[in-house]
Amino acid sequence: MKKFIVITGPTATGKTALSVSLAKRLNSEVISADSMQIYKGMDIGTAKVSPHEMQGVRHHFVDIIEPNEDYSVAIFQRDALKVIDEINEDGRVPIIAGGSGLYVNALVYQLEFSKVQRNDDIRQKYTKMADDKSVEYLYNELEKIDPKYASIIAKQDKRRIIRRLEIIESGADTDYDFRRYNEDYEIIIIGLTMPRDILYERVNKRVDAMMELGLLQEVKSVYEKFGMTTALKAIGYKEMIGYLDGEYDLDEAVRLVKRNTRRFAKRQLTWFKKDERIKWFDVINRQGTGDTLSDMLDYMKEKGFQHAKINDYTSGCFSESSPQGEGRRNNPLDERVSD
RNA sequence: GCCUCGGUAGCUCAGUUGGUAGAGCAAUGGACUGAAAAUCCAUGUGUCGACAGUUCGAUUCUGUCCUGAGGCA
Repeated sequence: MKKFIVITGPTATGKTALSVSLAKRLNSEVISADSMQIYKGMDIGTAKVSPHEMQGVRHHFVDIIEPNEDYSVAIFQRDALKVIDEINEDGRVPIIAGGSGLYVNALVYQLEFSKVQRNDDIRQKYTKMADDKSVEYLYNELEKIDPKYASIIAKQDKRRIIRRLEIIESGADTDYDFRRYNEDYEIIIIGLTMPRDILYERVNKRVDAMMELGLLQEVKSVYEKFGMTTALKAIGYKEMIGYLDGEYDLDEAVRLVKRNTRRFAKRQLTWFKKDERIKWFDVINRQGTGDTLSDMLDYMKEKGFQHAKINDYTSGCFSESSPQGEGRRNNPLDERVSD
């Protein structure tokens, strides 16, 4: 049966490092499920996996488009499933790594996106209508033609109201599919987490580190090259742009980046919390004596994932024949903080 | 040692002529089907420094103590 492994969780919990270690062990590849790391030139602010961090492991869906190009979760879903299948055909198990809830869910759930592509003319029309009149006005319009859908979204949810009107205007089928698990694949989902206060502290420190690495300069050059784009609404970018536009000083911009990243991490937690398939690993308060990687390998074994392709190049590490608990080592990558 | 002003939510503070309290920021819970790091919805979380007194009732008045800042010796 086709299969894949997912490593997800909130930002700054070490998904990147862990996914690379696991990929090396399984002699496999990483499929990034991150809606922002797809953009070229947005490296610092997205905590993008660097070529050095990749350690020779092939990464898909990183640096695939320019910040002014359109992309969507539906495209990601289509393409990522294709890559998963290709790696599976090799007899290997791909590793999905990322914290974009909808992107991850597009793979682990049977999300059937409508066939209607984005249509900027329609979006602009309704956006203008919302600005001229009100979001509530748009909502009322939607309610008249699609009361069922209107009842399940909020009156102020501009994004979804416009999307729905877009679908309706395109004349597509508006049946709302029930969500169900993706059962075409055998899936293991690993969630990385840690106590909230430590997570927030890490987020704050990471933003400071990004500033030292030149986040402002990065934002500036992307902004100057492309102007305001969807990509630049990412956390770390929109706040710096506010500073560049003179809305507030740099300290305030940094404060906002930290706050918004914290809120984002909380939203990610909310997003993943309800999926009962996720096996959570607290990367700070380790339950067992082993490191996260060996515990994950144990868990995979428990779930019946074969380890035929494991690269056992690190002496003393996990192998098929060693009893549990033996041969564990401290993996320095566990301490790394990036996605 | 004396004097003055403070001690109320995680932080900065407001307030109650005595009926157990509210703003900003921060935070918390949730939604999510082709922009998703987006877009939304909901929520005050509190021994009012401690102890005693007056009172039907004290965070509020009185006393003592603890504690912070400043001033005078």
